[in-house]
Amino acid sequence: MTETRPQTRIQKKNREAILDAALEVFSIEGFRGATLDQIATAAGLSKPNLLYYFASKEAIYTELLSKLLDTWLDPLRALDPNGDPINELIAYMRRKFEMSREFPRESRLFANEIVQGAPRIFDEITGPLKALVDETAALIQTWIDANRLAPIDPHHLIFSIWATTQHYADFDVQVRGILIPDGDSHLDAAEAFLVTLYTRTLTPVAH
Amino acid sequence: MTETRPQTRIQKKNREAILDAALEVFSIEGFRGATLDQIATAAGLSKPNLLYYFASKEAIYTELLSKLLDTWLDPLRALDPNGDPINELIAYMRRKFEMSREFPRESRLFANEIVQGAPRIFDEITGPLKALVDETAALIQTWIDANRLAPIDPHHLIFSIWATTQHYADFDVQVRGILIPDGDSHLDAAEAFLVTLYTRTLTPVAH
DNA sequence: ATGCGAATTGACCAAGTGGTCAAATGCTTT
DNA sequence: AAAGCATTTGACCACTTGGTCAATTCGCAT
Repeated sequence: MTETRPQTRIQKKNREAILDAALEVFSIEGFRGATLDQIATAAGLSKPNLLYYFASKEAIYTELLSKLLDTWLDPLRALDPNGDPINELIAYMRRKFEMSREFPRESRLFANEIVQGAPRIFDEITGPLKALVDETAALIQTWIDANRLAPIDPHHLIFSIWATTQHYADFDVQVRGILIPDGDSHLDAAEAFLVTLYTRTLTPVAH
Repeated sequence: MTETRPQTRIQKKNREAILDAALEVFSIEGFRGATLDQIATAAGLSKPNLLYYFASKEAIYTELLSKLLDTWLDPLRALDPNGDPINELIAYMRRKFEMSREFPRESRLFANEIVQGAPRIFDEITGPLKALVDETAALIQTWIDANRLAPIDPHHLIFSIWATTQHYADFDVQVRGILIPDGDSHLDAAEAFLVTLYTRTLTPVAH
């Protein structure tokens, strides 16, 4: 199904440059707001040359999205059913936070897509994403039933981890506009806050 | 500075219809993605007629944004310094959640604007919004200092309340794609989850 | 009913957009 | 060095888009 032809060195380099430039532009402008000229310029190519490597604007976008979704789910897959529940969930939150920190453009690309109704990724949400989330929620529920976590709704717990961590990528401008931080120092405080938030929420009380 | 001419009945009706239609379209498509034709059609007017009431696409958008920001900050302003700290913060969270529930289009409009770098609202963020947030954070800190709240970073607490509540409006498609809820029933569960989350986080422990 | 400003619109325009294509240039292999 | 494929691009096209404008229609006060 994929390219049978082996990619040349130039092809590899240019396709990578295009995808990186497209990520930059799409993550800020959204699909409709981005233009091929912007992407081509950012990639250091002419527009027809860009279209020599990708069939259409849509093709670039969907390739970006599908490549990203997989990476995005990795932290969830890394949950260890045999680990300590609180450690595992805090570690998951940390990994998500780390991704928002390392890959804010990717986070914003998804945010744009979802806010605008997920027209090109809805099937992935109701399919693999839902399956993985449901599975993880079930695991969390077993931990709760075993009194190893304070009782809480597992699905909404997962949503809240997404919301709080991605906030620092997606709403970066707002956060910086309010905190006026020096560099990225505020992100360390944010992570400490989130560790406290979830530790207090998840730690069961003896009774 | 505002219109000196008294608005006619027709003007009032049409301006309202336009702003409502524009909210619908902008909140889904973002500024660049929305077209005047879409807005005009949604408002039941022709494009030239729409431009008879507003000078430009930009004018519609900025009027929407500035009107909305004020409403958006009301819940924060309603915090009572003399109330019970935990009750006040939970009540604030509930009001924010209520707004996400009642006005998801408004929430998504802001989300679009912020994710895309807040090009047309940045001054409002570093100005009035920052001032109000800083003031509220200081109030929360006094509550913490008085041992009436468990110690926590006030700014990041506010951010987390924004993130978790707005998530249900901004990422509605994703939430529904995973939960496949019957109507809006899941939002009651979400609110209960959030009450638990913040009660556990904010309740001070005796020691 | 009629006059007059308010409201509406069809036709139009310039700029921007995604995409095409034939021709030119570059790179490798023999 | 020459063939042959990969790469690049200037010119172009059809369509969309924000916005204009003159002409028309509407609604209301007299």
